[in-house]
Parts: sequence; C-alpha cells; structure tokens
Amino acid sequence: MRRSKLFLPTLKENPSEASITSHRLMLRAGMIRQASSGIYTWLPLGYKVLKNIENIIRIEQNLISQELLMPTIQDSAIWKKSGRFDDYGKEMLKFKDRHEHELIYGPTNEELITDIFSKNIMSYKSLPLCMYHIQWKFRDEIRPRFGVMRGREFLMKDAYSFDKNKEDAIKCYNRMFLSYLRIFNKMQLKAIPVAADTGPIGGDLSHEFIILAETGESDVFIDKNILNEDIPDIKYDDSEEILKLVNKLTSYYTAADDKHNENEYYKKVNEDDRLQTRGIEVGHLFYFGTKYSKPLDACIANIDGNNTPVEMGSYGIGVSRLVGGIIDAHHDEKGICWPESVAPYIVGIINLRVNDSACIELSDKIYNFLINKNIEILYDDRDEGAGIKLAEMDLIGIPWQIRIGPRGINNGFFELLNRKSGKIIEIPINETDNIIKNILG
RNA sequence: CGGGGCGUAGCGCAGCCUGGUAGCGCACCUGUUUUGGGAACAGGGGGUCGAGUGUUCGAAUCACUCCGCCCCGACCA
Repeated sequence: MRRSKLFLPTLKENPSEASITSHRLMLRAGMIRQASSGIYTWLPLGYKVLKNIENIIRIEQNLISQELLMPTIQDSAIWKKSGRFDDYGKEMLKFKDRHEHELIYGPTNEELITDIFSKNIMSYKSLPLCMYHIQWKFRDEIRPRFGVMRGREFLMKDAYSFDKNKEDAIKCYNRMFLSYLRIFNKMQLKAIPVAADTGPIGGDLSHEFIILAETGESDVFIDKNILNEDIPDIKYDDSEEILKLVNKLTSYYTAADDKHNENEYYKKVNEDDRLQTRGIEVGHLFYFGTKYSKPLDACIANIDGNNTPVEMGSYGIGVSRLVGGIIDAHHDEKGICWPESVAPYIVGIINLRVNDSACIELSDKIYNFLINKNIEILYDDRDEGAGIKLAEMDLIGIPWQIRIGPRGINNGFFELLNRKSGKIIEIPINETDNIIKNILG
C-alpha cells in the first residue's frame, strides 16, 4: 500500500478525549474514531489489526471448535425463557420493531445457540460439539471508558460447548484453557488465568485470563512464578496432559480483587514472589452445566435412553479490547511497537527524498520485490519532510522500517530498522534478499 | 446514578472573571527556498463560539434549561 493513497489520519498532538496510553495511541495512529460514547469507527489501519487478531483466534479455535455466525439482533422471547431478560438488567439494549415485537441487541449468545442446538441435536451421539462466532456485541455499560477497552459496542469471540456429561464438559473447558494460552501467547501477551466469579453468565467453574497493565480495571494479586511458565506442546486430544497443565497453572495463587484472600495470599506465596498490580480481562471461561439447557429445554437422549439436559460452557475473548491490550503491552515513547503477528503492515518503506531518481528507483524496486513475496508493506512515497515520515512510521508501529535516502545510496546501502530494538542493519543495494532473511530470521 | 471537569476552525488551546460581534499554534491550499528526526519565508481558505430561552442597545462572555464528551466510584469480554 502506498501511504499517499491510504486513509490514515494521524494526529501530532494528544486528543483531549483520551487519557490512557492505548486510547491515545489508537487515536493518534489513525486506527479509530469515536462515533458516540463507547462506540467506535475502525479506520483502515485499526481494522487491519482487528482482522489479524481475529485470524489468530480463528486458526487456534478451529482446532477444537467450528465457526458459525449468529446475528447481532435477537428475539426477546428466548431471553424471557432463560430468565435473563430481566436478570441482565439495563446493560441489555431492548427495542421494538415496526410490529411492536420486542428485540434485543445481543450482549452474548447463550440463549440463541442453545435454541439452535435444541432444535437440531437429539442424541448424545452427536456430541461433543463446540461452536464459536466472532460478532459484535452491545452492552449498555454504565460508564464506557478507555476507548476500545470498555466500549459499549465491542467485538467478541464467543464459543459454546455441548457435552453429554460433566466429565466431557470439563475436558472441553480445559481444551479451551490451553487454546486461550496459545492465542494470547501468539499475540505476545502474558495472559494469566485467574479464578473468577461467574456474574450474569452463571455456573460454578470459571477463569478469567488477565494481562497485567497499570491501566487495568481490576486489582490482581499473583505469584510471580506463573509468569515463567511455558506453554508445553500438547495435542488437543490428550486430555490427561492438558489437565496436568491446567492443574499446574491453577495451583499458583492468582486472584482479582473480588476473589482475593489476603491471609491465603500471605500463607501461600513468599514475600518476594508476591506481585500486586492491575490487569485487563481479555478472556473468560465458564462451565455452567445445565443453566441454559434446562429452561430452554435443550435435551439429548443419553446412553441410558433418557432425555437429559445437555452440559454446557461458554468461552469469550474480547477481540476489540485486545487491540488496546496489545498496545498497552507493546509501546514506547514514540508510539506503538506491534508484534509481527498482529501488525497492520510488516514492513514500512520510507523514501526520504521523493524527488531523487535513485531513491525512487530503489524504493519502487524494494516495494515491488516485497509485494511479490506477499509481505504486507506500507510505502511512504509522500513528498514530506523526513522527520514527519520517520515519526509517523514509529507512531503506527510497523515492526520493520526500510529507510532509503541519498546518504545510504551514495555509500551503496539502504537501512533496515527494527522498531522494537531500534537496531539498524545496513543492507547493500543489490542484496534485497537480505531483507527477507533478516525479517524472517 | 453520585462526585468532578470540559464543549470556541480538522487537532491542541487562549479569549469568558470585568458584555462591544473571535484569536494563537499545528494541520490545509498557492508560490519560492529547503530536504536523514515533526523545515523557512510570503500569500490564502476555513467558525451558526454544543443547542435553546432569557437579560441587554449589544452575548463566546451574564442567567436558566437541555444535549454531548471525559475523569473517579458501583458493574463487566
């Protein structure tokens, strides 16, 4: 993509509407604009990142689940049946269509997927079944804030599992646990599983995945050692190994403020290992058994021939929130430093002198070379001062910058800069292959 | 919903106290010179001062009402 053609309205100054880092940087880097309180337009650069995050989630979730797409608008009837129409309270947006029929904008989808299940699955032989979708949700938050971190409209991945008994349901829960660890790991986030309350979703087993951040909304108390745990290479069908991993990770003391117990914390964790900070919830696992299958009559014929309510769980990831979370974890004073896995462009080319024919020739050559290698690239071909272009490339956080200017060309090289480390590699002009080696190596 | 703050050009702000018909920086347009970290000079365009009502000869400025946005708290992916 040529920068001269890209809709990328960056801001030099901090907008007054933003107070925290991720929000400020998303506005300044031209990723989002606010449409209304807690509701945002995703501009091209931000949307690319959002899509990249979605795809990381997709690739990992597809190993244990199937993707479908449910609507944003739901009929209020199923919510009345589950009892949540009233329980969910003012957070749920309710409205009527032209026939005075009551609808809601889905804050989550347990009712809808349970309804689909009950109408199409009759037997335990069709289980286990796990499905997910990535869809916009609306929760009319009391106080939206921090940009996409607590929006009213937000993109969520929500998965739902159906099993014939509790034992199988827990196995699915644990597979999700592993899947979440891998997903967050791919985004270069240290997500810590924390025992959690179940809130309006309900149920008796639940973990939140929290990333540590000073701007997080809840206090967390953890045993530092959990941060050193690696994610082992386990196959998803190896329930025993997965269980061992889950048990190991959940044996560490980790708690958000609502479940924190000071005495236990002091007893269980050495003083040097205690870490009290703030965190952002990016994922949540729930096992809730038959909480929805009973009222919505989602029953299966079980092995013994009796109809029994299906065992369920649900598993959410805040996709749009992750964009903010990743920025919070990966930025410096100049701007964003995207992990390559989610970066909107992998390489940025800066032609420092757009009226110099040698610079144009080399820039175009490298641009076309990288396009042919299927590398996402942003080519700043604008007639602007060098400082403007360098500063913007830093701000929007492109992991690799290629700088082409007369100074280098006269000495037979161009520069490849790593955004995160700041290291510059000088590459001879006719060795463009070296770009690939450095980026991938 | 309780507490606090804000609303003036695309962005950041001044002007308001003490009413006299709107200004600065950045950005934008034209030209010249520049060109390796947010250039210089010259010229130019852009505003129902969040909305309504009132007070007044006259309101961005004073009063009242409403709307919107942000921050702290209770709730949550």
